[in-house]
Amino acid sequence: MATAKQTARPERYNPHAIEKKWQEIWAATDLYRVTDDPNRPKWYHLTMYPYPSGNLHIGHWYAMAPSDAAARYKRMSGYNVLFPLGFDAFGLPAENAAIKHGIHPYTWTMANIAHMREQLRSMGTMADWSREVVTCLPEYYRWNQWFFLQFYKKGLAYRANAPVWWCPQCQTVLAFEQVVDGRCERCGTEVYRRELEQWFFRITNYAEELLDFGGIQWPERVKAMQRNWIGRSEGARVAFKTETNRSIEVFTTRPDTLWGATFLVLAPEHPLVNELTTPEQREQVEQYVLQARRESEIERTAVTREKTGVFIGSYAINPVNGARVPIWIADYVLMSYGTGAIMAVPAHDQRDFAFARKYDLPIIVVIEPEGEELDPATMTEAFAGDGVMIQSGQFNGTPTAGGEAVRRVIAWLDETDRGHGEITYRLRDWLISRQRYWGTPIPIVYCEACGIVPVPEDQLPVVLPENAEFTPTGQSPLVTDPEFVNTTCPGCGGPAKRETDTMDTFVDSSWYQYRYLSPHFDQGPFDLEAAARWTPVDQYTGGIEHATMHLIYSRFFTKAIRDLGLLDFNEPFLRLMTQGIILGEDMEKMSKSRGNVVDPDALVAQLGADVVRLFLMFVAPWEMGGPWSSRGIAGIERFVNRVWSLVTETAANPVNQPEDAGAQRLRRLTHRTIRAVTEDIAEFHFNTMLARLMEFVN
RNA sequence: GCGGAAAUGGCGGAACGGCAGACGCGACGGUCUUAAAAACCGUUGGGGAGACCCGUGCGGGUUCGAAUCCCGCUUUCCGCACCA
Repeated sequence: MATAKQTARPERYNPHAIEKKWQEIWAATDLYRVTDDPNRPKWYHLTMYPYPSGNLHIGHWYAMAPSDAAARYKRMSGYNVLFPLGFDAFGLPAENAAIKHGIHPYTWTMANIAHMREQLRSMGTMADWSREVVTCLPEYYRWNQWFFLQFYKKGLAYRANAPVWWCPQCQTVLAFEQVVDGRCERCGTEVYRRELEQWFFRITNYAEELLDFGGIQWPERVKAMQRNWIGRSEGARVAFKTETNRSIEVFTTRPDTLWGATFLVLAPEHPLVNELTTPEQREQVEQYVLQARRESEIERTAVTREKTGVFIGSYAINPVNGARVPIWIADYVLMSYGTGAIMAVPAHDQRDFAFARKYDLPIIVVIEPEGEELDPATMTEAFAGDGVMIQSGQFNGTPTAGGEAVRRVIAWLDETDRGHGEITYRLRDWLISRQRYWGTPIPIVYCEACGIVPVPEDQLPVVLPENAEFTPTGQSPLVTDPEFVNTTCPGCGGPAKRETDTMDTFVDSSWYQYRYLSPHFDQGPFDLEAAARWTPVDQYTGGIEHATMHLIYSRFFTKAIRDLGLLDFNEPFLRLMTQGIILGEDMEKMSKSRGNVVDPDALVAQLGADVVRLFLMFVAPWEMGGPWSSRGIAGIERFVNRVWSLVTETAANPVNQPEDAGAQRLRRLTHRTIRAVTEDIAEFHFNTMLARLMEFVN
């Protein structure tokens, strides 16, 4: 604080007066209103919009303040920069708050948004609030419904009875991506499979295209995670006929080992299991199936677990050599991958080898390594390396290196109609149905006469009714509102019932970047002209935790919207930067229970937003994240004070001297600093950028 | 197991083929003060009185020169995983 003695000197840095003054001026002059300007190049910097939980935490600041700084830099170097903010306003926490406190989700959400908007203002962002998007408003979610209808028309949205992941705590189904280690991504409860009729988006249609990252600059690790997630496997589909003339399809990546297939293994849930089980094996098989069903997915998929299985009594014929092979079931074969059945080649696959040894099944070597002879009787592990095909009819002698054998065998399978080349993906279709209240109603009507009827576009939005029972019952809360449920069929006018499931909130965030361009546009999801001017997004910033959900769904949506003819590019986000996580001072993840949470509001009240922002840029390499340091922020405070006194004192006592050697050195350093800072900020190396500036001030 | 990232002072981290440790924190010494805090100035990888010597997870290699490039390990973090 300034004392009486110091009044002759320039005033000390007072962040509160300065920030208040300028934030008021920015608001009054509408400084950050973005308009089209053909004279300047455009730059669309999008930062992931927050969920309105009620409070901005330090992680929000860490994500947004440096993003804001990067966007500002672009603006100050001549670009017409769009940096919008909004709120991801649908979702489970609002429903939980409603149940807990008796507040309507809408009231709770909108109050949180009002508070967080003010917190974001206190951060001093250059956000253009006139473009704010709030996804729980009908003017927004109407277009989720519109997209759903377009996808439905194109066969990209479909309803299917499928085994789905069910969270007993949240009383809802989850998307494949939302199950982490067999547990609900949100509440951590163990989930299980259940058969339900649900809505899906056919994201697998785009699996191949989603593997192509051409033309976008994304971090290697995000691309790797997505590749991994999509999980492409090249191989062949081959049909094994049973002795009762049923066909069991298997997928294999090693068709060149077909001659070594000595048994088949089906998933316990495989539809043919019941029919193919012989009377003498029935009791054992049924017991095993029951046991597998009781076990959680975690137990079933544990790597260390010993393989178990049961012979079901039937045999199939190996289509390449006519060999009679027994059919088994085992819980390590998953119904959800491939065809739910495998051919087992114990000589050349370690899992099959272990299984064969345990149950004393035959092992036939069909790939011989160079200069070595494998003896099935004495082998201790499967041979998975390259070699030459043997005991494989006309393919004997074919080398396996470079995929040669695989290609030739696939060609032959195709010719002789025994099978065909196939590519399998780990990626599943996106399950979008949720048995929840606080989401976008799915615009479908069920009519006894006409069946599934999409709501006509001119009847959108299907508005979420205000009165519904939120308490989870396992059914959608919307079921409890007869006024909503009972309707008339748009086709025949007869009585009909509305779909009561709502959409996954990831639908909202899959296209919000387009809505910012014309947030109140009512002729379509977005103004095509505005989209043509601003999109795709030049720079996207956000958390790495969205690598396999939001960032895949968004890419899918953009490709699907392109195929509707609304966009003419393939990728929504050209350049992606992901920030790390700010940990507590104890190097642990911040959590209330650990008591290591840093409250940004308190810091801003004490030090001002600029000091907090600068420190978050300095504390760690932005992409890495790191531990918070309550001591370290004092260094930034000193730095800002030094800059302030340097500038104000120089202004108070200007010196006009001819350029001496010192001034020349300073000039040189100034230019070196400008150059270094320019390079650093372009790469989001904010910590070294600040180090440069400190050096310069020193 | 597969894929990705990483390992550098007391701490967070710079440098990414050319003086290792920028910048910040902390620590120590000093100026100011009756005193303290703040602020400011200086010192701060280890060893040695010193010229010097040793130092970037471990082991090799390439190079006039390696924290940086190559090969082989170890450990940590992240994602995926009985994926057929």
